[in-house]
Amino acid sequence: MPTPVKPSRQPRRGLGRATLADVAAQAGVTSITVSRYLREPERVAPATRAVIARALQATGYVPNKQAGALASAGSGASRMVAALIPSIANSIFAETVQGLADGLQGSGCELMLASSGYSIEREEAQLRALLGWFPSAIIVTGRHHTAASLDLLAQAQQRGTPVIEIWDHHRDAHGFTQIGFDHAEVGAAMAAHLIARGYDSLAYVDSGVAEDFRAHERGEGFLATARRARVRARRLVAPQPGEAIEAGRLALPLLLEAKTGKPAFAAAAFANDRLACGALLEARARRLAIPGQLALLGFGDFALGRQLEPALSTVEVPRLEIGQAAARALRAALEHGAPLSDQRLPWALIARQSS
Amino acid sequence: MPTPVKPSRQPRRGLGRATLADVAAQAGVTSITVSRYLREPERVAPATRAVIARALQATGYVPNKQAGALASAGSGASRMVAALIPSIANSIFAETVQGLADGLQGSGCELMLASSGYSIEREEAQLRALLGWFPSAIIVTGRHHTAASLDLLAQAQQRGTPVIEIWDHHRDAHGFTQIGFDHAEVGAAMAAHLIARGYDSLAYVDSGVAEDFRAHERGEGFLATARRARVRARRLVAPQPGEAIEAGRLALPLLLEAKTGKPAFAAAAFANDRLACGALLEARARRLAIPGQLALLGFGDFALGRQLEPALSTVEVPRLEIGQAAARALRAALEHGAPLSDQRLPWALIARQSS
DNA sequence: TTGAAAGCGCTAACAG
DNA sequence: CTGTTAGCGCTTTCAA
Repeated sequence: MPTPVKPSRQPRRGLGRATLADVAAQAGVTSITVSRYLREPERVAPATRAVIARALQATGYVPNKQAGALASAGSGASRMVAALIPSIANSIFAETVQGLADGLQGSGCELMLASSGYSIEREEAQLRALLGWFPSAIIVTGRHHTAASLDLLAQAQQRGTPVIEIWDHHRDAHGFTQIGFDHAEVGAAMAAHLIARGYDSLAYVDSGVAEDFRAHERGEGFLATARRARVRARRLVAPQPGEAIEAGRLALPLLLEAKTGKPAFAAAAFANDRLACGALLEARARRLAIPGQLALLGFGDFALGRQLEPALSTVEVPRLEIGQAAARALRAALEHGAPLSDQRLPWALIARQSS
Repeated sequence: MPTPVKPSRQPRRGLGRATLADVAAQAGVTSITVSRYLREPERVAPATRAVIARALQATGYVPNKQAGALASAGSGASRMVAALIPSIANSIFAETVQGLADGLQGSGCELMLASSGYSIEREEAQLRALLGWFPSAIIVTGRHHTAASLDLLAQAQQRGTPVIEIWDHHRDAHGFTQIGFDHAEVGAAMAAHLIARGYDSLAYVDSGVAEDFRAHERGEGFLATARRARVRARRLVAPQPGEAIEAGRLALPLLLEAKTGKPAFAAAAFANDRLACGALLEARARRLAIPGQLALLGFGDFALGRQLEPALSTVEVPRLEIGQAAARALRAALEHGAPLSDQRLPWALIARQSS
């Protein structure tokens, strides 16, 4: 007689938290009924509902989401949104993350965040790690990624996981949804602005961060426009690393003639406002007339630039909106299966006093 | 004859991703061996290792972490760190999150982030949601939480989940590890500084954010110290909501006599640098002498304050360090079972020109 | 309206 | 050094 296995091994329950089965036992039903109550209460008889509600209270039940996600791996998913951004401390991305977090609030989705430090290699590693959680959606910054990352993202998308690239919007995309704007276009507008004001020799002071691709693209747009208008223009690179305002201070000498200390350009555009502010402060310290001797133009519209004297001309960008729009699009996709579509968000060149 | 169940139901595989079993089949071993290879390679024969490595490559296997976490719920945990902060866009917390994310980098832990908008009610809801993921550790901001949140945190800690309160360090704690500093003490130092400089009537301009508890505590420390020194001091509240620099501008009139427009106080301390900067800018616009007619003191050491003229006196706080220290402590606890202990981090009053 | 059975993908325990 | 077995806590499918 083949006696069944002896149930001898020691059980390995989770950390003492109430499970569905515990609640069910307390309520005198089976676990599936409690599960149903939690997800579609209308399908449970009112009387049963009341009993379950009480048992839920009594046990202090907290659903185990790993188990839930695992069990419904086929249909739904984890309800986790993975977001990969270059830097959290950079206020530009911090606001985007804020918009994303706020927009996801109440959707039942959690936000998993990773910060790559502007390294696409690190981004790849983080992407691999986050993919292990089966995120319901993936948000990456920009359209520059390692080949392997692109593969992973494409696979995820093929399996139905929404993939959104934020902060960029460009023809040459990889087939992912883009929510952002065209940086080359912004760069072009920056050059056009300075040219229209009559500045006849320009510099673009690029970020010293090697993988700040969007800053580089703005630079390319800037230089292309200057070239087309037959205006002299050069690309310079701010020193790195270090605090960006300080980097801007140190970048100013690049714009001056070594011997005389006089500006070698009529106007300079910067990869971001922090650099521009640093340069502006240093220029003031050296008693250069801004914009008389040297006009300055930033990017990002940081609080600091508005308060300096002269106030910094800059480009206002939809930092918060990018996050909000991504959250909105994801919710529509996750909740109603709405298709994702590219969104080109508006930006604006704000001419203040420095140009 | 009791024929076993007919295996008729349709299977419900996950989303077409390779599983351990797939890799194992390809390598000609069983899944447990692959699992072992992934976690403790030394325990697998070198020859087998090679085969598995190849199979891993070929299949593009990505481990399913929900399944992993579920299976080892008893012992380890999810390797997810839940962090609850008041605001991501606030640069002070953004840097803390950056320190946390960087510090967790390479630990195999993911960061789940939630931003409560300075509401302990919302924090509670978010805490409940995050707890469903069985986080390996929980980080909350400050020591003020709803009663229910405190319950949940205490339960988690009892089950062995590290709970850290960041940004605060206070006797009256709830038994969780604290990494931060004493805000009343900072407030006291702010008052002492102004008193030492000879200012004989003081104001503390508190944040208009009702649940910015730490700002309120600094205010209490400030007022207590003034009282003890028998110096006149009042608490005022900056208008809300809105952008903080703007709020600071609007707060300035509170410090002036309505009729004459002259300062009603000799010196004012602010809940944060943004408020202080706004007030400073507005004071300059009104041609008040700073610090001659009115001395100003901020908190947080934001980039802006350093650049204004006069440069803002302020309190430098360990924004980044708090996150780094929390990450370090968690890694030590998670990896080597090191006990968590409170950390009182240093801050410094920086007297610049505005006081 | 409720339940039984099976299984998501992985790992712990216990052999061999 | 490798495999077998059982089960983490939940949801799906099917049956009553």
